[in-house]
Amino acid sequence: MTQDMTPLLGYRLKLAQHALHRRMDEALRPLGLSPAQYAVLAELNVRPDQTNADLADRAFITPQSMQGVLARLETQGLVVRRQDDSHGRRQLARLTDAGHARAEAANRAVMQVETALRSAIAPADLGEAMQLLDRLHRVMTPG
Amino acid sequence: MTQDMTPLLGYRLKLAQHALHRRMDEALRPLGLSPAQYAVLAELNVRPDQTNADLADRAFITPQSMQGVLARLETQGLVVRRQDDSHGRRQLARLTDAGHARAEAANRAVMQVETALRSAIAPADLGEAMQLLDRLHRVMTPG
DNA sequence: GGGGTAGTATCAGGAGGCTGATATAATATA
DNA sequence: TATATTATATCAGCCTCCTGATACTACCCC
Repeated sequence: MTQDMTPLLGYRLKLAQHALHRRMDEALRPLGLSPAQYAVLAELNVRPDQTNADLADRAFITPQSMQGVLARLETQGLVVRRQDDSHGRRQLARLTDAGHARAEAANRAVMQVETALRSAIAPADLGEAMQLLDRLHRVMTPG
Repeated sequence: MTQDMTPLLGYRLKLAQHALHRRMDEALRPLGLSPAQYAVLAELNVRPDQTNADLADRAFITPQSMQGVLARLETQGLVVRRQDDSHGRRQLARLTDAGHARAEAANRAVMQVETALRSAIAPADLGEAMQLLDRLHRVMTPG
């Protein structure tokens, strides 16, 4: 006989993140962005001129996955990629003006979700909660 | 100008769950199961004879998504669906013998991941951590 | 200089999530 | 009874992620 999974810590972590993802989806849909697309826009907004491989590393996904995300953002005119002069194969991605504007709007929407999320935690406990999540992340990360 | 996202609570939650998902993937791959497939097997192991809609509700995904997962499990011979006699449209899913065995093996693999995850938390703080995740889940869930 | 190694981009195929739309069975209601 | 609503399954199409494979570039070292 097998137990119910509700007492599992991993199950709760999954549930909480799943609900957050849904909220992010809803917040970003009016802007025509997926959570993955938003992550790339926000990253390029802070650090322009990154390669596909750079972005994949920062987002913790494979270059192949990032390829698809970046290609769609390029099609939508939010991102441009140009050859790196000092490097034949590299292509540096950066935001267009439209991409910059979209990123700013998305950031505002996402901050509202963040605020809602934090409402579950007493301000004095916020640092502790972040440390807990960091520890969970670290203990699940190899190397 | 936009801030870096590292101070965001939501970002940390995403990272921790992402790392857990990778670990689950690795733990289940030798058994030929995805996390989604495992979830269905574990659920049917505890509560047999559920409809596609039942399973979708419990997994917090759409019936359309569950449809694909269930179809693949059926193809692999781990699950069977039969008509509900007292109901023309319903189909009740349950594990085959092979499915039951696979579910038990997967449970053992997943428990090892759960143990590793808990190693990030002092035993006395486990309850508190679970309550935190529950609160995060609740505050992100509409209704 | 030439050759191996590493980094980068990209194609192909599959899994799992979503929305939208459709078909049918069961149930509620006018 | 007849109609409307609800529940269920399923088809189609899209996005994001994965693995595996391929091709080309840059760099290091002999």
